[in-house]
Amino acid sequence: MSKLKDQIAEIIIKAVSDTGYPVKEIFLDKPKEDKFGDLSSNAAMTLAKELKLPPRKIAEEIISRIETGNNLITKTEIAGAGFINIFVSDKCYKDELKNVLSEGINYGRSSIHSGQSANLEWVSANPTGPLHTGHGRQLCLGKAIANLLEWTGYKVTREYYYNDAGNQMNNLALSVRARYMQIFDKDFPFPQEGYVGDYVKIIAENIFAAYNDTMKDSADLDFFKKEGEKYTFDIIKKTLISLGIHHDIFFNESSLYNNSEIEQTLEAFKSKGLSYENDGAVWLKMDEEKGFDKDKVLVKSSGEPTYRLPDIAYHIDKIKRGYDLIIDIFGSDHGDTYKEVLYGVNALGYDSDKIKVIIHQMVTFKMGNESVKMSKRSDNVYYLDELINDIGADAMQFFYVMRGANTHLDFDISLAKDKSEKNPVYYLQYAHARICGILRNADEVFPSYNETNVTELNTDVINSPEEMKLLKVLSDFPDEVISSAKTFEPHKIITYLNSVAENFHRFYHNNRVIDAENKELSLSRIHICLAVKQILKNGFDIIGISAPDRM
RNA sequence: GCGCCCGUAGCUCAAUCGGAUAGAGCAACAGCCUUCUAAGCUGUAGGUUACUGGUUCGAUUCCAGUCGGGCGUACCA
Repeated sequence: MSKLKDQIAEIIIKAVSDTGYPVKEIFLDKPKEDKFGDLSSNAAMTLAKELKLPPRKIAEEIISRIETGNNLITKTEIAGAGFINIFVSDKCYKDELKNVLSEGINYGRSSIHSGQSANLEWVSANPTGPLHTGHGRQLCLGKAIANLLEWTGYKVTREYYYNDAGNQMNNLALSVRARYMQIFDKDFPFPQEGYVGDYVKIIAENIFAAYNDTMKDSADLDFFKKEGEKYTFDIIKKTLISLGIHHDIFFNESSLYNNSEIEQTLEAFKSKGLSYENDGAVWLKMDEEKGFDKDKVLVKSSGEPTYRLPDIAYHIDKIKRGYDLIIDIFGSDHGDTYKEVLYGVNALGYDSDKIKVIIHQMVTFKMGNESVKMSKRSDNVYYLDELINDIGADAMQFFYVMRGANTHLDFDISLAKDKSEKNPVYYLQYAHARICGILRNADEVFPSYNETNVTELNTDVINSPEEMKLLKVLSDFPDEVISSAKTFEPHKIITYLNSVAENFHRFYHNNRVIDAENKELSLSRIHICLAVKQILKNGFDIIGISAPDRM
């Protein structure tokens, strides 16, 4: 429908220029209320300020130069403080219905970024344990955002960054070894900061099964690390697969050491005078004017880099790969640190404008009114696999994505689990299932309905208010995808799909679809159903949930 | 203390670039199944958009301050 919008914007621009007033960009809004028409412009109001003329007078001069009564615009009106309201002819929407049907699975895709490439890096959990519900929001957001990018034409590379060498992995190695040793000696000490999850015991038992006691008292931490990594990564990947998440690249931090990019990055800081040594550590000079209160360590006095240095090198690596857009998704606990990384990237002369960091706020879980507490120390962890098992992948995906990322999310597990009308997932899926039911019925009554040539479909019989309203909502889909993709906010798709479902259910209640006595009307309504089904399906694909045929 | 984010109906949240009477779902109340799925529909009620100022034709949106919450503030990631 954006074509229509562009057309009308042009008509207004022409009308404004005919008045002799200065022409500016014209913004067209969709008014919230139907009585204000289909599109609305505040052009007269913005001009009023500059020209010091009453906005309604300007609006009048503009609309007197807009032709109405044609196939495009039926009526124009001035309302309120000086809004120009435009009423679009039903024919436009009926034509758009045919577009939905003929474009099918591609309806809503746009080419605004075609020829461009994007890299989305997310999940990026180190292989120290299974994914848990704390990772969930990022997982589901990233999945939907990657889809959104593809729908606007980007070629998307999905990337997972991990580090199998650092502190965390040593900790895992020590934990695995301790559990292994405890098989022989119950009192063998477990590391203070060790990973207490049961999976560590399973890893130890697997080692015992394969190697018996041959690794007993072994000082080979690397062995335990590798065993731990292998097992953990396997279950992480299994979880990702069960959610339909696929990564094209698993980027190991250690490769940045092997190809000496970390060394080069460090050298670059030194040679530019951006770093200095103190207390045996290498410090990055931070700019107070950019809001940093103190300098940060790049290399610890132990000689090990902090996470900062490889992260900077990694982002430079991604920039060098030539992506047009680079996206990171982090939880709000990384809200400050990514700024340091971007600062470092910039300081070395790389353009960080292409890097877009999406920060999502934390999630709190509750069961009805009771909050669910989680702590890693006590292994009171709610693993993602458990959550999927409890509520299903669809409900999980939906709940994690249904709210804006930048607001705290209250995840009500008992609501997500609820198989009733209370559960918001079902409102959408039910609409889809309901349509499938109607179509099964149509197969019986009008078995040849799907042989209809869409372009020749008789849309003259479509005229009930529910039908027209539904067609209008359907035609918004392409714009919704674009605006959702622009701000990387998949929850907007859910908000939109809700209005599709709402208007479909209303249509269903007031308009009998299958009427054996009236084939022409039935056919047109069946095709409305097909279009709704298509848009629901396309929307579900973006947010990453399934489209059930029956419920 | 300082930095980032948030504060909207009883609850969970929407609200386009600063636009018109701030919208949904749940919960509450009142209706609708001999007709394609009642996981649905219709109606009622529910608001000083945390508070105080400012900017302007117009502020939930922008600015300043206050209060409240989350996350940071490591030679952890």
